[in-house]
Amino acid sequence: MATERPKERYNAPVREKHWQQVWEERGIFKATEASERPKYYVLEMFPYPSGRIHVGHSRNYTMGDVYARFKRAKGFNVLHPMGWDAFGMPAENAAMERKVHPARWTYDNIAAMKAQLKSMGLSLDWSREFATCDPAYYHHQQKLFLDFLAKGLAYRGVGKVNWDPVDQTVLANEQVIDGRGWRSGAPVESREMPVWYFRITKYAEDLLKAIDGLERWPEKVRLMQAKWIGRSEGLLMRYQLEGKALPRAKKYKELEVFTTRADTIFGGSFCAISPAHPLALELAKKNAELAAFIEECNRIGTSEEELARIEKKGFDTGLVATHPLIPGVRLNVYVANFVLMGYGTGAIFGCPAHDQRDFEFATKYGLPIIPVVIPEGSDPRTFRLAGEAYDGPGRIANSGFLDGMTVEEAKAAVAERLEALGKGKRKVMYRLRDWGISRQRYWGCPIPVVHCEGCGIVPVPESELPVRLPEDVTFDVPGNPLVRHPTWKHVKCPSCGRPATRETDTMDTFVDSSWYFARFTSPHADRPVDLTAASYWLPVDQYIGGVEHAILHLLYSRFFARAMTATKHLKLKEPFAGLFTQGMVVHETYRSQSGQWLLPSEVRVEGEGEQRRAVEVATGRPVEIGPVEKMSKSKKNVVDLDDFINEYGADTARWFVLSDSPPERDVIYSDVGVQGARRFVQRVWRLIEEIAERAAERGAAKPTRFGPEAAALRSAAHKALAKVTQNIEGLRFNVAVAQIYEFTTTLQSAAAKQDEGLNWALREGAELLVQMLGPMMPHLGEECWARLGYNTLLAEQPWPEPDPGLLVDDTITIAVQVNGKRRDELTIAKGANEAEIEAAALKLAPVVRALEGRPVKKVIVVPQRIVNVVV
RNA sequence: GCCCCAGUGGCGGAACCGGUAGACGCGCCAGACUCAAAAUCUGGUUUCCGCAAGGGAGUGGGGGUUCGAGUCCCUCCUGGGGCACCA
Repeated sequence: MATERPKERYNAPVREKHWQQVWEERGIFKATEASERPKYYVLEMFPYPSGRIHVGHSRNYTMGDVYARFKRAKGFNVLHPMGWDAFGMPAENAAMERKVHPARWTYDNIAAMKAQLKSMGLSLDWSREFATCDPAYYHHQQKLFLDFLAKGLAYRGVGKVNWDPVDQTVLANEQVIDGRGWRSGAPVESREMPVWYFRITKYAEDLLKAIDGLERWPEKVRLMQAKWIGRSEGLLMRYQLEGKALPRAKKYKELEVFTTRADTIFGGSFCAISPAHPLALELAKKNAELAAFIEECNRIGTSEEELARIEKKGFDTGLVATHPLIPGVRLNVYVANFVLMGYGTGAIFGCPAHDQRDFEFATKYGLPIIPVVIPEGSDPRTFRLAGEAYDGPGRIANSGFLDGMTVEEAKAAVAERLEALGKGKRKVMYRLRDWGISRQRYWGCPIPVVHCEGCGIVPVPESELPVRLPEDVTFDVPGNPLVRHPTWKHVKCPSCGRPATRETDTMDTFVDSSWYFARFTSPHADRPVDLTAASYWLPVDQYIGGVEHAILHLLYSRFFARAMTATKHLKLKEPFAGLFTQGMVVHETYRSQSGQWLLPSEVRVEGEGEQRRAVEVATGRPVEIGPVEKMSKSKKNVVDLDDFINEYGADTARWFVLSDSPPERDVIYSDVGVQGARRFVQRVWRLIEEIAERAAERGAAKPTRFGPEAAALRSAAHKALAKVTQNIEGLRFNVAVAQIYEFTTTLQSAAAKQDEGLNWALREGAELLVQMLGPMMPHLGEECWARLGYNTLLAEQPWPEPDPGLLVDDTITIAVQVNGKRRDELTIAKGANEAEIEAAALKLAPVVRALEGRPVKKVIVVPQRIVNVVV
């Protein structure tokens, strides 16, 4: 049955392959430093090769690609690379589950995903591709590690670490979420063990201060980082300790506490130390009761609910602390469950009147509660706390020499006095901890050191780098295969030559991603980065990725920029000048009766609203429709990119993920939305064909005069161009899409008129339309560009400039209000003065009607904007 | 608990610096083409009163500033995100 088609439909899947091949053959996306143009580095957070790309992933790359293509057309020398964040747990999990080597699994995935990315038509420089699991990459990472080690930026320390019992590895603080491992979700245990750290706290102040300069970062991310670094100014002060139980050692003679509220020092009524405080541990050796108390504290988990619920509890050590400023005042010293060892000194003085935790503690143990900060307007003699601590501003009272001061004045006065006495010191504290990078896993970058009984920790000589991962490993038992490998870890000490062992910890995969952006600038260099290339390309001008990396990856990369600068690999402060955090593609989830997640393609949805039902295609059984969530492999609510592209083409996918939702917000995947995008692709193609046929001659002489319709069309085209340009520049892709739609409709209605006089303007409009949508739908763009008679590539065309003369109209339409309510509009010459506008406005019939004969009090005329008649 | 962000038609969302709210898309309704369907095209679509002309209401609720508020201020509600015994 032959169906007559009115016109050849645009066959996207076929044509797209063609254009991808042309781009590749001509190598137009290769970037070099040898260019007269200003550089521009566009980067999307590189993917973990987990298997296949779904439509959810594609949004990030599409946005980056639109921007890269746009900037290229705008005359920049654009670097737009791609690579693979290839080390990590899933590869080992696959090895355990499927008996496939992590390297094999990883490289297979990379091959598949690379093909998928290519089918999206991304303008990537593939010559710079690398995978972080390649020795050619981690070789240089080991070199960086050694340089950091030499500089004291890396060190090995014994510390309490977060141990993930499921993944059998240490986690960084940043990777513990609500007391659970960020990957496994298992409750994290606290363990004491030697691990490797990067000294990120060295840059705490700088990392915080420099946030101010990150003007093209989302405010939200800057705030999150600042909070994470968590700076607080306070005072370290020392109390003398006394008591029968006091251990003999000199270090226990004094108790050092940290406070940010030195102004409340006279309100102190007890001291408390953490159950993990060295003094507490020492005392516990001779005090079984205390030991039991400490053990009880340790048993309490770290999950948020537990923390919120637990009661403030203390154990009186029998020791007393003498007040450094007030002779005769002696404070009992408790071990208290709410004092954290990880912050400050692990010891506090408690001021119940002005700290809620101390208040609860004092109430429970009957300790004095002495208000020393009195809110402005209250009388110190009669002021009573309202059943809770007061932490607001006020004047100091009951505090000797501090009386009458403000909180800030008192803080300064106490600090000064204690510093003069040598019993205190102003101190800035940070919440930020050093970054623990040791992972007890196989599939990561080996830490290039050797442990020697005689020499201690010995760096592997550079000439012996890279320290390669052994390939013959098994995953049949839990734990780190490197530890049980028969030969790999046994080496000679590089220093003394005697038998020694290799470090079997590997680096956190966040190390790999902390400098890949720099490696892209010189991916084949024989050192971590070529300083000339890096200095040319860095910083990344526009970085695009998910907001879930707001802290971890982005903070670590900022640290690396500093550490690599300190070790002379870079000259850079901030790695990412502009950051954009894009929203996800979300899709509803489906679950079969047996509780299995189902792919959208396995489900048929019928009906609408309340009647909406889903059934499993294969069995016809009903399916439960679950909440709309981020597309993820685990819940199977994904649409495979290959399937999508084979059906609709890459441009439809690209257009869809850019449409409707603002880029920073999530977009809901829907078949109807996709249909809309698909329809638009065809509509543009039909329109361009029609115009191309009609105004066949390209480069026909521009008429000296245009009729009113042609002039209006040209004005609309140039206005659309100006707006689309601005909105792409500002990453407001959804708005740019809307404006392209709008102009397409305008162009289409003009084309419908059989008016020869429009031909030149139609052709101009068609060309501009094609250029405007080129960054978003590059294949369709090329196809149309060719159809319009060009044998050049659209991807190599400069971005068109709107004609400024066509952006302003001779007449303008402004609203006319009466008492702020719109009554009519007025079209008037652009140059009309206020008096003319006022006069014209007052003559309008709806205005006269609304005035109801009342006298006009005032007329506000904002030229080119509005007229408001006030009665 | 604290700190951010958001709340606009049936839906996704637009609206520069306070100046015609609802661009654009989806959906829906009507029409054209068709034997019919699909595709495509045209028109309509915040809501209420009205045949219409026209008018009233309207950007989560309440209050305020202003000639004028989706936009600024106060307050409350709802949703999302971040942090959380940080001394």
